[in-house]
Amino acid sequence: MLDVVDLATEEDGLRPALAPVASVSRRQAVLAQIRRGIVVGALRPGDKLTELSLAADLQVSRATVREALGQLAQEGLVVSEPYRGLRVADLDTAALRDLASTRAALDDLAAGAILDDPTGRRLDAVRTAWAAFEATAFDDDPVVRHEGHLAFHRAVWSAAENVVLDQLWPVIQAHITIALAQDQAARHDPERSHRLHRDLVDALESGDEGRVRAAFREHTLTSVDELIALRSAHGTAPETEPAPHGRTTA
Amino acid sequence: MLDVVDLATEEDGLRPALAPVASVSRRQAVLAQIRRGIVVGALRPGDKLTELSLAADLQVSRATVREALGQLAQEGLVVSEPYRGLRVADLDTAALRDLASTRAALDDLAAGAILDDPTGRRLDAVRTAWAAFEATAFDDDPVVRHEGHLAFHRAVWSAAENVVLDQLWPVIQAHITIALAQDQAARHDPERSHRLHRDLVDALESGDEGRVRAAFREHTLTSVDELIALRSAHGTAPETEPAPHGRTTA
DNA sequence: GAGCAGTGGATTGTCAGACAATCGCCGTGC
DNA sequence: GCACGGCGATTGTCTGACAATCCACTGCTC
Repeated sequence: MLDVVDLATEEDGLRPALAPVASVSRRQAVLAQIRRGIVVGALRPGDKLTELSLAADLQVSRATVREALGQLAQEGLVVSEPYRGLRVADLDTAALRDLASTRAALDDLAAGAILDDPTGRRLDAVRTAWAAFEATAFDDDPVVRHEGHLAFHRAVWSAAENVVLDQLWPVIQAHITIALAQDQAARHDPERSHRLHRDLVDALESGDEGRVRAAFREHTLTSVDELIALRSAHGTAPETEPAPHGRTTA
Repeated sequence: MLDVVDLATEEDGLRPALAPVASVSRRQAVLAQIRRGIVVGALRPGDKLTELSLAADLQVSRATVREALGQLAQEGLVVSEPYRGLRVADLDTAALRDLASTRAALDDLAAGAILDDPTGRRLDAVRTAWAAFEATAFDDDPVVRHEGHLAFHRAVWSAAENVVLDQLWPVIQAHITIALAQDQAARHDPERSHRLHRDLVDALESGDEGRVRAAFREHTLTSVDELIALRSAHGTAPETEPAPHGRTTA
């Protein structure tokens, strides 16, 4: 199911000055592996994940796997049906639209905060993020591109210096991951992705609030519209919510 | 530290027709106890939570406590400093403002979705939630009032029928809980709370989008402003972020 | 007296193995 | 044909143990 390679990969968004060394904890390595499996398509929406087999595949104890799965369930990357098992989450068309509108609202908030900053520090953070994005945008590894993409959007939220926004990010990230993974094979156009995101940065640089708002809104909404179109053409569109999104949470 | 009473309390937002029976899982009971401890002030921001002592107090195994704490950390109700321990989260003034602006953005989104519904089903859900709120608004137990309050706002988001919004709620709920718990003793004015929330429902009933937007925005922003004023007068305002909000997450 | 390595206690991180609880399924008997 | 009870699979929880890490303290050196 999952390859047991490099269980020590790092997925930190930062760029340490000297040594990335290794993953701090085993749990994070498990998280990275499962996420990677979803991104590369080894784990498809609806696939069942059992603690025991994952523990065997990844060579860690069941407790560790269990903690990782709990975290992923809370993010929404997997859904847990109590006593029945966990499955990789799926998003129907309505959920994709929900994701888009929610992202739009929060991107607006973040962009507004970035423009509101008189010191320019927040805009600087965006510039740094953009540089990082450019470094990965044309990488051969789709996982690297995906993580670079997510890191950019996360950095934009982080640049807003809104602690609540930071805390909401993992949930949004999980949903973006699922949405993109489904059609990951179909649409990998690095040039286009690069241009789309540069538009965002350019808009922020211009300082024109209307333009920024429009740019983010279009970025999010059009990409989701394309995803919906793609999958309905592709014929693999779940029309209704496949699982009622049962949460372990409460 | 925590009383070991009624470990089987239920915190479900619904009103089952016949039998609430008992908490489904031990973990949820632990979650409820810790949350309750924070709401009633037995656990104050900055208090250290150790797995071992919690396990002893609550008479469950360390593994169960650990899972609950992990979930609370992801919600942001407690912050985890790796290998050092967990503490009840604290919010400085800036974080309170962040919470307000983020809530405002998402409340806007939810309200818009509710108004957009031609069938009236979503508005009906709000009416139901309002009825439930009224049933708890004047309860003697501050925990019941708190949970009723949260349940109402959650129900408004839920009424929007946006699955992403639903998934974001736990994080927001945790932050609201911390914000309110700090001054829970100072401001319990059920009449006022009842009036403030009825204004929201009335605005939604009117169907006037501008009015709804204004009502929600004012509801959130003014209550946070009051909290900030209260605590700065109270003299217990953490001016800067006390802990850098370290996440276990990734 | 100040700086610094060494040491130990406290706490989390991870492991292994076990048992109970719950679910879906399937065969049995009527 | 269908209620019913057992059965396998999987999660939920427990126990006890050990490793890893951080912090504070100690004692040594200069």
